[in-house]
Formats: sequence, C-alpha cells, structure tokens
Amino acid sequence: MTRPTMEDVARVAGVSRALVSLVMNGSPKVSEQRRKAVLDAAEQLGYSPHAMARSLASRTSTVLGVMVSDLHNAFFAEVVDGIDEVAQAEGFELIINTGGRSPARERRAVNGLLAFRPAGLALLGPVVPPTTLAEAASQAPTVLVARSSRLSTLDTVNDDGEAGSGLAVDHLVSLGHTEIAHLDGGVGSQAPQRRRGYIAAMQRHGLTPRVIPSEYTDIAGAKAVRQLLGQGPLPTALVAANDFNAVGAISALEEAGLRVPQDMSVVGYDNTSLAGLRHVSLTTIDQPRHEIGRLAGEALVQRVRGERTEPVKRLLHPSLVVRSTTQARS
Amino acid sequence: MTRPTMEDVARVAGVSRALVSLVMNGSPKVSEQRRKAVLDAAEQLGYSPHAMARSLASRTSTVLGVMVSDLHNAFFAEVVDGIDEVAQAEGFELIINTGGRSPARERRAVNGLLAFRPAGLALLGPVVPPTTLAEAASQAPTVLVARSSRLSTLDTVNDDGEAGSGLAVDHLVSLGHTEIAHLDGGVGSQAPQRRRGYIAAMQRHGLTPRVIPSEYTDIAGAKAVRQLLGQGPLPTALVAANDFNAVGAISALEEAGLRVPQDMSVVGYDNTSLAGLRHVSLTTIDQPRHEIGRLAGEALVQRVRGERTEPVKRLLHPSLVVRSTTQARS
DNA sequence: TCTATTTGTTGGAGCGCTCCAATGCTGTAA
DNA sequence: TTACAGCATTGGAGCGCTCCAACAAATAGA
Repeated sequence: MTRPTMEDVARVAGVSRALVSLVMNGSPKVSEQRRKAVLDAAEQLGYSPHAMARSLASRTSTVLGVMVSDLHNAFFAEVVDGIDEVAQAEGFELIINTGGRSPARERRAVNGLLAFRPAGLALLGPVVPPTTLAEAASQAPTVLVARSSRLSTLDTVNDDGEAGSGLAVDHLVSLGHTEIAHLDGGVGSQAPQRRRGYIAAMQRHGLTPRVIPSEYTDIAGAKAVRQLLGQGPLPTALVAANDFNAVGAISALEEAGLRVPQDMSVVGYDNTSLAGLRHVSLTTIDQPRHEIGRLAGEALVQRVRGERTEPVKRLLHPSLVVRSTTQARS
Repeated sequence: MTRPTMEDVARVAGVSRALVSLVMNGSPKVSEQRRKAVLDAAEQLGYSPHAMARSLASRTSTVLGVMVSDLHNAFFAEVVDGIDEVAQAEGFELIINTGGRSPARERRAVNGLLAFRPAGLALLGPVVPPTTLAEAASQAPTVLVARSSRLSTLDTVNDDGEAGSGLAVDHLVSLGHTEIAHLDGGVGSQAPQRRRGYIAAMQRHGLTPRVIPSEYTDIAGAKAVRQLLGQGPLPTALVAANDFNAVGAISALEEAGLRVPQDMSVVGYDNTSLAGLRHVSLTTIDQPRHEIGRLAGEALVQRVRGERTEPVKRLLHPSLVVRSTTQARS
C-alpha cells in the first residue's frame, strides 16, 4: 500500500528528482524528450504527487477550510456547494468540519482546520464570539457567511434580509393589500433583519406594521395563525418568517375555512424546494444560496492570491418568486 | 502571518524540539516540570502543531476523504453529517469534494482526495465505473454509500430499498388494501430496488403488482396519477417512488376530486422534511440517513485502524412512519 | 578563436514534524 | 567502589516534496 514517490519516478525515468518536480508542475523549461520520459514513468508506476509534502515544501496551501455550523441545514449545504464550485475551478481543495451549533465545539472545529494551515477559511453561520473570529482571521484569510461582523480583517457575504421582506411587502401592496401582518422568526438567524425590513417597508407605504411572534417551523406558523384568528380583524395578507412557517400558516388557515389566496395571501421566505412543489406553490423570497457560496469562495481566493487586501462586505439581493399563494385583494 | 514552529517553542521553553514533540503527543514520560514549561511556551507563542508536517513525518494520516456525488441532495448532506460525527469522535478530519454526477469529474475528485494520502475514502453515490472504484480502493480503505459493489476490497453501506417497499405494501395490506399500484422511480438511484421490493411483497401476499412508470419528482407523480385516472379501474392505494413523487400524486388526486386517504391511500419514501410537515403529513418509509453516515464512518475507522480486514456489506433496515395519508380500506 | 549568454538539468538544503538510537543522569544492588 | 538498571532528554536522520544556486552543454556575439 506504500505509494511511489518522486524518487521512484526519477529512477525509472533516468533523471533527477528535481526534474520530475519541474514536469509535475508544468514548467516550460523541460525538453520534450525528458518530459515524456517522466510522464511515462509516472504513468507506469501509478504516481501522483503527495499534496501534503508539496504543501509543506512550497510553504503554500491549496486547502480551504470550511466550518459549517450545521450541515443538516439545506441552506449551508448549498453554500458549501457554491464554495466547492469555485474551489474546484481555482484548484483548491475543501476541508470541512462542523460546529454543531456549540461555541466550544465550533472553536475546536476552527482550530482543527487551522492545524492544516489552510490558505483560507470560510465560516458558515458561526456562533462563536467576535474574539474567536478575530483570532481565526489573524491566522488565515477568512470569510464569514450568514453572519455579519465589523472586523476589518474579515470578508462577509450575506443575504439582505431587510430587502427581502421589503420585496414581499411591495408585492402585496402592489396587489392592493393594506392589512399585512408579519409572522416573526423569533430567535432564528436573519429573523431580526426580516422583521426590520417588513416594518420599514410598511412605513414607507404609510401602512401600520403588525408583528405576530412566531418561529421558523410549520408548527409555529400554524399556531401563530390560530392566535391571529382569535384577535379581532384579520389582515388580508401575511409575510411569513420563512417557507416552513408559511406552510404551517396556510394549513391552519385552510383548517379554519379560509382559502389561500382568495381570502388571504401568504408570502414565504427562502424559496426552499418545498415552495416549488406544485402542491404548495408558495410565493416566496429567493435567497441566492449558491451565489452566496460562490461569492464567499471568490472572496477567499482573491485574498489568498493577494489580489485584494481591503475587506469586502457583500450583501446579496434576494428576489421575489411569485407563485400561487398571493393574489389581488378582492 | 508566519506561525511559530516546534523549534520556536523549544527555544522559548529551553528544551529540545523532540521534547516538545513528546509533550504535544501526550507522552507519559515527560517530567511535569518540563511539560509545563513547554505548554506555557506554546500558549505564549500561540503555537499549534502543523497537521500536514505531522502527517508527513509520522507516515500516518488523520484525514478521511469524502467524495459526494451531489451535495444538493439532502440525503447526502445528512450522510456526511453522520460521517463527520464519527470522524470528530475518533480524531479524524474530513476533506470533501463533489463529483457533480459526471464520471470524469468524479474521477478527478477522487484523485484530488487521494493526493492527500487520506487514511480512508468514502464515496457517496458515485457514478464512476467499477474499475475506478477498484483503483481507489487499492490506494486507501474505501467505503461505498448508496451504491453496491461486489468488490471484496470495498465496504458498502446501503439502505435496503427492497425491504422498504415491502414495509409499505405490508402496511397497506394490513389496512385491507388489495389493489395497490407502484409509481416507479425510473432511472433514479435505488428505484430498481424499490420496484423489486414492491413486486416481491405483492406476490408474497398473492396480489397482482401494477407498476406505473414515473420519476422522482412531484411533477412526474402528478402526471402518473392523471394517466392512471384515465386507465379503467383505480387502485385503492399507491406506493410512490419517493416523497416528492407522492406529494405530486396527492395533489393530482385532489384536483380530480379524490380525497386522500379516504378514497386513496398514499405512501411515500425517504421521510424527507417535507413528509413531516403537518400540511402534508405523509405516511412514508424512513431511511436512516444519519445512521448510514455513522456506519460508513465506523467501517472506515475500523479498516484504517486495521481492526478488520474483511469487507463489510451493510444493508440498513428502513422503517415505516405512519402519518395521515393512509387509512383502512373503506 | 574566446568569452558571454541561454537552456536544460542537477545536487542539496530545508519545510515542520516524528521516531529511534544514544545520551546523561539518578538511584539501587553487589 | 563499580556496575547496572531505569528514566528523562536529546541529536539526527528522514518523510516527499520545492526551490535555489550551480553547473554542463549548446548557442550567440565579438
């Protein structure tokens, strides 16, 4: 199981180890004849360079460390996919671990990544304190996803949750709605931004905001609606905290004999695969998850290459996806 | 940005580099006094060992390579999560890349992982030909997930798709159903197993199988049902290819004025987050995704440690999750 | 013709670590 | 006293590679 080394290839090809190194790195100053001899020998022996030895000797790294706070979450899985796309295109490898939402575990995860002296670090939805972020950033170029930070050593990439809620409100207003309530995401990440965006948009339109406490689950969405039903005058439209919350809300509405969208329009948030099902067909706000990943990857690569030293704080524009749960006010 | 090395720590602590190495690896034969001096020096300098240098020098690796054919797929994301759990517990790191469902890209992905001389390799849903699998397995202990192989050098971990469909049929039969059709998954992975399981279970109960061609999407599920509606006598129950297919089927049934489960029982497959939504509340078959990941991780660790040399072919038992889309035949 | 320059090739040092044989040391038995 | 453990500690070789200075050979310029 012991694999051939550069030394072995050199011996078979009848050249020096240094020449093999040049060939492996595609140096132009190698004669065609020798290059062929080396490649043949490598092929014959089944040789491929040892990435760690190369990294050690060259004092460079092609590894990007990725800490995912929660891989269960489809959002992060798609972000990783976006980072991976850039990494593959630019010749980097991803080394991933997860933090399990606990600051202590997350810290250990980040240190585990740093032990590989990665070229860069991407932290997806980290829950560690800012000092830990600063510490990480001092060891390797770092990009933060789904968490903002004012630290000037960190790049950040985020969805503009405020703008997203604004889009939802604008859409409903354009359909003639004026009584629009928001089912709040509570402690969920991005929930404050979404609430602020909702309130700001309502005020911009001269309407009165109405925030119903809820959470990022379908159960909570249903509960919030049942509560709303017992509270006097109903709104004609809902801006839900996210898609799950929206689906819960819709089923509670239907149970109460209200039809969506005839009696109530509902907008979700996230454009999960759920929203696209024809059975659900939910009007929602699309967060460009893959794009977020790609931008995070690109930000990292730029820093690693020294093409940029200024921090980048990117706020991505979400977009409205109109499906069948919204219609003009009757 | 250049980090301290063992040499630096040794100088500060006033000991040799070798002693620092012993301390870092928790050797028992180091005096308390020196150990403390070393740890203090390390702390002061912010030193942490260089994982790649360690790996190179010790000729061992703590890296597990994971090739995911498709990270978009929630199934694989959860499997990775399971592998990660074992890896963290056993002191391994995961290095991940994706194959994008193309054999050529997948091959490159696997070679990229092998360049790091990982201790083991996990291939999740690979589409490469068996020879490539054999090649990979000859370089590092390898476990295959969501793909079977008779190769004796490979461990495999799979869900028992045949048993899963069998559970669905048994459940429906126990509810008094005899006209049970299967919406087939076509070219989807595991679809043949599910079909075979359905047919075998029907025959076991002395019933006539009826397979309707379809696919793993809600659109296809709806289409298959519309086709079924125009084809004479209806079954009273459906075993769908997967959850998405089932949801599509249900919405087509409802559009046609049939109620689920009163007029038609429907069973899904996969127990995705979708199925659990109260709005959907789909009776389905649960694949132990996390468990699959854990077992894959464990299989790998065992091989890496040399605790086992025999190949392991694990077939996990899926389980039935009864929700609201099935009821006794009226 | 002889010296410069270019081109292709090579040996060796070194990346940060581990591991082994060898070292000095203290304590105990003869 | 000498011999011999037993123990903590150390120097050095080496993991597989890169990179640099040095080199021989071929080419160009005078």
